[in-house]
Amino acid sequence: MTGVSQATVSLVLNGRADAEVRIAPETRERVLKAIRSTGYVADPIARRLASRHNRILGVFTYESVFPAGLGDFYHPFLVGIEECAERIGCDLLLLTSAPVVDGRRRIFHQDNRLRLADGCVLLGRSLDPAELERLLGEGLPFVSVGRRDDAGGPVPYVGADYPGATAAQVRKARELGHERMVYVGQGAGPESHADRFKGFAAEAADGVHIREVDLDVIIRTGATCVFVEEYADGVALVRQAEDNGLRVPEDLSFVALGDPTRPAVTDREFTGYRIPRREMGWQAVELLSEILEGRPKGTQRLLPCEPVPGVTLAVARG
Amino acid sequence: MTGVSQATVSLVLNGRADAEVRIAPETRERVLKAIRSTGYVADPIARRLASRHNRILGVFTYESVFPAGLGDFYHPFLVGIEECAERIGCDLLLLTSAPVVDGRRRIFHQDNRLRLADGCVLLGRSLDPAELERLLGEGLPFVSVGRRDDAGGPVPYVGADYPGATAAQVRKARELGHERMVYVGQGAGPESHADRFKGFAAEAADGVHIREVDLDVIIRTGATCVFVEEYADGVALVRQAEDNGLRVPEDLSFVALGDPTRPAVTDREFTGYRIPRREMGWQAVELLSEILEGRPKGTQRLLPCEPVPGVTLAVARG
DNA sequence: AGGCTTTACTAATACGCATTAGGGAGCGTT
DNA sequence: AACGCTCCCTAATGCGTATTAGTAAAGCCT
Repeated sequence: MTGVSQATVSLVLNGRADAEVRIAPETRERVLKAIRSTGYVADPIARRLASRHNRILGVFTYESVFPAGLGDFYHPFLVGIEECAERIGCDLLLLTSAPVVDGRRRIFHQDNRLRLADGCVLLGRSLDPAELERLLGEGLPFVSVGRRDDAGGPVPYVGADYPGATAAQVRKARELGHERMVYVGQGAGPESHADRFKGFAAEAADGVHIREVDLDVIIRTGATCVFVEEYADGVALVRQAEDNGLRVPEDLSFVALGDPTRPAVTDREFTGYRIPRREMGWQAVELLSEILEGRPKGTQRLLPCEPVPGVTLAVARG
Repeated sequence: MTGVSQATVSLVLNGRADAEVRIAPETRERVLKAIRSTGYVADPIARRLASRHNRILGVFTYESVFPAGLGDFYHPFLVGIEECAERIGCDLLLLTSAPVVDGRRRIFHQDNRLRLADGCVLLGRSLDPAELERLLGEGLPFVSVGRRDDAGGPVPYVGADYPGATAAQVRKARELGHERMVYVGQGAGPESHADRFKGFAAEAADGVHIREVDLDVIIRTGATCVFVEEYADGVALVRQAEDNGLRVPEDLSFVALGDPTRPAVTDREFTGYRIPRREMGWQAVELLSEILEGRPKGTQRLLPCEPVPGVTLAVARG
């Protein structure tokens, strides 16, 4: 149309006006006009093949992205991810095609399309260390939402400061006179669980750790304050306690360590803290973007959790 | 590693064993072993560049995909979309980078990446006819979630049968003795609004159409049953009515034509119908997939809405 | 006029795969 | 021995872009 070469169009299209390359303003205008009139858009595939990046960020979740049974626990993360992606002009590729093997999705499989994206964001309670290690090994840029242990090297992440937030709750309970405290939950396995327990153990040296969600066991410890790893477990325990004639929080206090990951029906707001999910999603994308541009300001970030006063923690009974 | 050519690897990788091409079983095994041991995966970008499809479906929404203010109206659509995509082994590309111009996102812009996907699903209350026309013109495979008017040609869609569902509600009201009925809402603009009104007008020939959400105007018509286009408007009107001493539904009945698109706080379930959002999302992807394979079974589908009995429609007052 | 520099562009190539025409090797047949 | 045929496999090419070496043209200087 304009009598110039494909190379020239490419140069104009990408606004290359470096010292190395120059295009006469008149030519540039002519090409731009043709581009505008035809609505020509460079093929993103070919562009990526040639230049190694395409402003697409992969989003890999170990569960469904749009969860049904998870009570939308992941939703706020995705809101943050989308907002930041939109802000920096990136599209999101949801890796929904990853097949489920042994009850969990696999990043690496026969036909994975991870490499289609410039980098990717990983979401899920627990990420397979072997897959993380391979990601690191292949040098594929990625950021985990949620802290992860090293996997043959430091894993870039944006996590929540569970230890700090949990410890703060323990301190608060102690200030209210609680002396005997119980941690109910795994306290291990996924980093988010381990971190909660770490915070608890650090602040409540004599605290008790119970793995089963069992009111009798809890009561037998003589504890006056219960820290539940899972919100939903707290809801169940409170119901049990009240069925047994205990008043909450007068007789027994409860602290929920984070937001519900399973749907939990209750009209009572638990004392505890809120995970900055949206912010985590946002910053994960931001960090990924920095990594892609080669100058990340620290590849591991912990964000503070916002305390929730709630109504399930009171002065310890005399 | 195996001493064979790149072409052979490609053939083995893609399981090409047609009559045209043959690979000795022994060679095939050798290559497969190398593939397995290295975890080699074909570059999806190059693959797409060469073969013209990559099992990626674009998802374009005129609003944010993960909505904040929309009360999650779109969420169920996305659940369906994701489920079907996962089922057929496709990844989803969320076109979040589309810039907002004049208050709405634009499909076509400087750097759009639509063509990266094999096809795409369009979501939003109203799609720009000009953009639809261009999509049709460029022959880019797509499916709209929600019925759309022709735009220089028939638009492939999976929509909700608003006319049928609305007409059914009108009939139900008439059976309960209602004679004077009012439709509150635009009744025009987006197809979903026009279709609701179409169903209303078809069944209630003498029905009144009011555009403002104004209780006084409604009462002045002498109507005993109000059909609200927007759930949230219904909620507001019911509150007003009760503040004015009217009982709902004894004195005034309400029917909500579909689910809330704006957040609406009420403990009362409105009589009306439910939009099969998840199913629409699912079938949109299914239809898109059929189109891509070249044998769609009809490119325009209307799905029935499920009636909701609710508590806001009663026998007309004597 | 000849040589040097700057300007403005193009030819050629790489990116990693899928595709296909075609070729070499081995074997049977005449 | 010459020919034909079947099997396997490879060389070559194209996909649409970004990049870079290189070149023609024009201008400048001596």
